[in-house]
Amino acid sequence: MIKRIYVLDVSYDLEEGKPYIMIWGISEEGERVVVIYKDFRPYFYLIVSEWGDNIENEIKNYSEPDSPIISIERGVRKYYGKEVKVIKVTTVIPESVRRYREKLKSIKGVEEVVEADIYFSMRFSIDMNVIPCNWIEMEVERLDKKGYRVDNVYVLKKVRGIIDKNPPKMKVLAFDIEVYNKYGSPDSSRDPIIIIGVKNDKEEKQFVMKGNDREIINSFASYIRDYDPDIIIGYNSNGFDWPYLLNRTKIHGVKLDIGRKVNSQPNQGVYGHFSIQGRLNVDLLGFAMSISEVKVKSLDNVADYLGVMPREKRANIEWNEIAKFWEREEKREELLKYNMDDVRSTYLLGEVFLPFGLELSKLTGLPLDQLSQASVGNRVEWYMIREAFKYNEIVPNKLEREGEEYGGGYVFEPMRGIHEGVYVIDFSSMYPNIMLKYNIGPDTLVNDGDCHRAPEVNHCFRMEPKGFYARIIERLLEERKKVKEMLNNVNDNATRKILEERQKALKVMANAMYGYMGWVNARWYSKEGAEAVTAWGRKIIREAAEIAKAEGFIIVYGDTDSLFLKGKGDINSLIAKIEERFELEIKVEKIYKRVFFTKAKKRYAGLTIDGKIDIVGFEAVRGDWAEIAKEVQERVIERLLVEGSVEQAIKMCREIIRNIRHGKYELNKFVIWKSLEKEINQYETELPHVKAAKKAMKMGFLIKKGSKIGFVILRGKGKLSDRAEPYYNVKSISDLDLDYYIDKQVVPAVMRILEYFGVTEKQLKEEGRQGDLTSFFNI
DNA sequence: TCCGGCTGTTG
DNA sequence: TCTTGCAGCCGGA
Repeated sequence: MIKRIYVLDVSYDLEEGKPYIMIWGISEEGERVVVIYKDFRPYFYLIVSEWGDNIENEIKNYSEPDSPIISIERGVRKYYGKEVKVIKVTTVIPESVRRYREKLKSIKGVEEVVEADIYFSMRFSIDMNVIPCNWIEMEVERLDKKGYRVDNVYVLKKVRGIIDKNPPKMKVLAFDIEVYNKYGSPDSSRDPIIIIGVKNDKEEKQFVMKGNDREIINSFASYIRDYDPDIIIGYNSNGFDWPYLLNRTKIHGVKLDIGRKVNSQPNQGVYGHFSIQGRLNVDLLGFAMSISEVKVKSLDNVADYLGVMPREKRANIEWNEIAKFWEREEKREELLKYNMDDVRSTYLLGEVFLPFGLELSKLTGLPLDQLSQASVGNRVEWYMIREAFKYNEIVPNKLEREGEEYGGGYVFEPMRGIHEGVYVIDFSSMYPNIMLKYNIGPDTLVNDGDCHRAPEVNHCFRMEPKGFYARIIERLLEERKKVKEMLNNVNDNATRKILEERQKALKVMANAMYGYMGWVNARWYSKEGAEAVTAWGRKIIREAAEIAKAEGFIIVYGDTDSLFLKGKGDINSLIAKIEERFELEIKVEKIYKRVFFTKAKKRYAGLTIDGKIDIVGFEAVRGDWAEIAKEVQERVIERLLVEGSVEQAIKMCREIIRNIRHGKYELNKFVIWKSLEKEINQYETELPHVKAAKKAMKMGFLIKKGSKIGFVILRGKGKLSDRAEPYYNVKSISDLDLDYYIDKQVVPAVMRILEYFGVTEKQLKEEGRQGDLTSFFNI
């Protein structure tokens, strides 16, 4: 029979020493199904200088009885665009491929072993065009359901192709666990799980520990089996909840049997994600990581930022107080609400992130559970691997390379002071368009001849035919254009939302191509390519600036692909000239009513004609300054841009400094957040956040590379770093070094702006009278 | 006082 | 574990 299946995930298992593929999905009729395919086998290629019986015989000699080599075929494929002779070697057990790679590489005449590191289920998905988050029409036959928790089990006879259709309604389950942590960081071999909260489209529910946690873990597992979610979402669940749950089940000698395959446990995969057979286990933290506006990516911060759970509406408990709330009868209610608020936040964040995730999964071909955890580089790479298959291009191996530095974008010297009426114009997707226009890539790099020659660095790229990157980028840009056209003609809201997320995914992918090319670990790495892209970028932006000057504009500032212009010229005619000159699209990004620059590059603040205030680069938008300093700087900027009043700004600063001295602000306004970019013992100097981290570790907190350290500076003598203390150790602001906060945080942040108006530090700090100020400004 | 380490930011 | 350019703080010499 013919079935249309929306594919959730593709996995495999072994049966009697042979692999079989499981395609997990939802049918058009809404059944949850698994489609089995037993005839796919792992393979890889040898690139050879010449075909020959001797090589083939030698390959046969290496055949292992447990996983024999079952076929050897000659073929021709492309390697960096050039045709090469290959031998395709097929075996039985996916894990044996790695061993064969090592052995066969030594055969004389074999230049390289390639595509031996493509995961088996991905290999199937690519070769058979069974791509996750797509509807696939297939011919199937029904099988016995034994061993699977699904409505139907089928065996795959034939894949007929992809059907363009909106995703089905999926069952989503959000969960969050709380654990006992009286002794600092929780230890899963000691501290039990005290609460497990869940939420789906029907209900909210909590499992609360009585006695030990064995019972609630079992209840949670059975709840999952009963509700039968397609997608399970958590927040940092791959980093915390799943490993914790699994360790607890191990201790109790029970299984976390929650997959759609009977007797399967969550299993840790390549990117550290936990895969659950037949379901997509998605950790939303992976999507939250791309929100650069939120510095500390905690669930409450992200949920507050995205408006799904405002901070003032939720129960707020510091994580080191959980045990206290648990132990006190009268406080436990509050802890339960805290847990449920986390679960609700997770569920609602799912509504924000999942539609985008589904589109990105559909584009890259990575199942959503892997995608949520995979880095940008890996997402790009899987997309490229898929494209390579279509073009018969061999996927290059991953190589250990030394990173080589190269030059980046051009930054103009800013014109100091306040400017009125400034246009910001910028090239749309400059780097991908340069890559496309000049056909840049490792496969198009040539020594000379008829070619595009990059300025400064002089690398040459052949004109024709189009290289791998150019073809990919062209496809991404064209596809996005198509989606945008569709958006103009579609009224249905559900479809519009899907198309909106799709064009976002296409844009994200196109914009990541240049960074990927310059990434040393990329399979399609090209230092020359990346270097040429930025060199062309520099030339283009500088020439565009010259054109602007000739048209009567003054260059106030510019960075990489943007120019800040003021003057009497005609902006539309300028844009037309630049577009004609470079054949690249340029647009007015925004218009500033007022914009302010210091002498520093990459730092400015502006008031747009829509009344919006932009702050770029300054302390106010950095995560490693105390909130109090950021707040004052932001307000000073606002006063200056909106009211144009330096006096008002100074008055406000004085008042705030006075209030700090009088202890009128909450402790959290003084916390400084910095992350540990290295393991703690790798540091050469004892920086404040490193010292604070060490103190926290001594208290039993789990701190490692990547942790965000929140600390305050205490009053007292000695080095700053000796007085840096984890914020949760400090109870009162009377313990803080308020002079540090005034002299080293608030005043410098404010002076960064005000010194350009002749204000001195002394004037800010002295409790002066209004009269002094006025006279000062009259000078 | 200067330099290098360090972090977070920029397009 | 997608890129480079840049500002500015801190510790240590």
